[in-house]
Amino acid sequence: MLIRVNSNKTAKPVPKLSELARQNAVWSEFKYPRGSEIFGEAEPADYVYQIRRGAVRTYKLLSDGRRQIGAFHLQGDILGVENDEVHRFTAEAIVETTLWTAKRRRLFGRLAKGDISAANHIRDLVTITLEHAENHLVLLGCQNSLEKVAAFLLELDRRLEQPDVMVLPMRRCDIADYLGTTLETVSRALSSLQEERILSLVGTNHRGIILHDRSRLAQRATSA
Amino acid sequence: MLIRVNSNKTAKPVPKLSELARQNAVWSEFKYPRGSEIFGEAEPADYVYQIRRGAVRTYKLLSDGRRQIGAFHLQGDILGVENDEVHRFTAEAIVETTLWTAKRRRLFGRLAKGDISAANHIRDLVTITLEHAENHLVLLGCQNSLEKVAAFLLELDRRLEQPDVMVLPMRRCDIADYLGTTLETVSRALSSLQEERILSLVGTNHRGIILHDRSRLAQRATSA
DNA sequence: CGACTCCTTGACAGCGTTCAACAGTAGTGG
DNA sequence: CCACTACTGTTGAACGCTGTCAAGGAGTCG
Repeated sequence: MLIRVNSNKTAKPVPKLSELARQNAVWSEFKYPRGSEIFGEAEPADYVYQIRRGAVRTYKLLSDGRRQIGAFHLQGDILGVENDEVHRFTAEAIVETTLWTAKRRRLFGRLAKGDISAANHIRDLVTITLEHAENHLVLLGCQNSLEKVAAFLLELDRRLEQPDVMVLPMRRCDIADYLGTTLETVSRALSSLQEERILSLVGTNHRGIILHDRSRLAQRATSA
Repeated sequence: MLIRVNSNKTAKPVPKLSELARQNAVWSEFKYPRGSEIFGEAEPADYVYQIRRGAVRTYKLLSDGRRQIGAFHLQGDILGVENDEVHRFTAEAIVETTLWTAKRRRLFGRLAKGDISAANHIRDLVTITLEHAENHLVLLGCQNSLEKVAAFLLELDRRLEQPDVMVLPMRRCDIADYLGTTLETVSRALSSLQEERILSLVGTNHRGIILHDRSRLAQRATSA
């Protein structure tokens, strides 16, 4: 039995625009095909981006191909707000993605002019990124594979806010590189959680996930 | 053969005071004994600290005792600069540590008054913390145990700037919780590197480390 | 001297990786 | 319409890295 899942057609309109987006009306829209690079690590950070539709992964690569995904960015998220002049991650569209872009200088120019509220707002954005990275450290350093997958699902459940079926935009491989494990281990953990009736995998490539018991899933996410 | 290592007596005077420290003359000095808590996770962030002497670990704890050390803070480092009202980590003195403290409100009050340079400086501090955390993610998610230990040694070598003997203030257990592994694995990796003549372990508890070949150590730190 | 802390080392088990085979789906072109 | 290919995910089996448990050594301190 397969339940057909439409990818994102029923998603709600782009959530609350951030302060940053509101303050600057001059955003241009661009469309990135699946797998295309939005910006590269160590490239000049000339633009700031907001996701209108789609999903983005940001990652660092080691010379031998190992990859650590630092974050997934979903509809409404801002990315590319670097304090430095260059990006510290590579950003790629996971699925076909529509972005709004704005000149970074236009934002940071306001700082030079002494716009304190813009400065505070950018600091807040950096802080949110930092908090996420700090929690990610605990995940990578302290959790076993089942806990990692459970925590990942809870994070995405919270962020996607789709009550019925959560549709993952990313592949197992992306999840694995986010969690510091392998795609096989992710697949096994998901099968195991399905075995326990905590969730159901549905749709093409099992990208759809129905959470039956969030509280039991939360138990799996810490101190298994 | 044992070489006696004096712990920190020959350390250079506290390095370049940060902008933050210079701007605010009203710092009070406090001494924390080994193992004592400086501030706790989720406690109000009322003070900002600079390390005059000693070393500090900042970490998060899981309910079952698992610990992830986010960073080690050495002489001259600033810590406790939170954007939020509370600390997101617990901070403990690794050895007897002397700190200078300043009221956080005194710093952040300047932001409220529109002090753009103070705002920028705090944003820079947060950004540095973020960069460290991002590199830490790669370490935890992509590296094997030998690479982790090698990378850790290189980081401390760079920060301690003691050309001859690097004296670790922390225990093997602390290193393990920083690297997401166990103290036994850390010990084995160090022994292995000593076996390869890349370094020598010296002094009480083998806290002293002489790096014989930094370039070979650097090779071990990536793509082993 | 004895208790304690910290580190090292060995033996062993287990979790997770690696390698491989297979299944389901989408896309393409004859 | 169907064959063929490409892509993604699942599952099994074997291996190996690392965690766990245990013992012992070295140094410190009262």
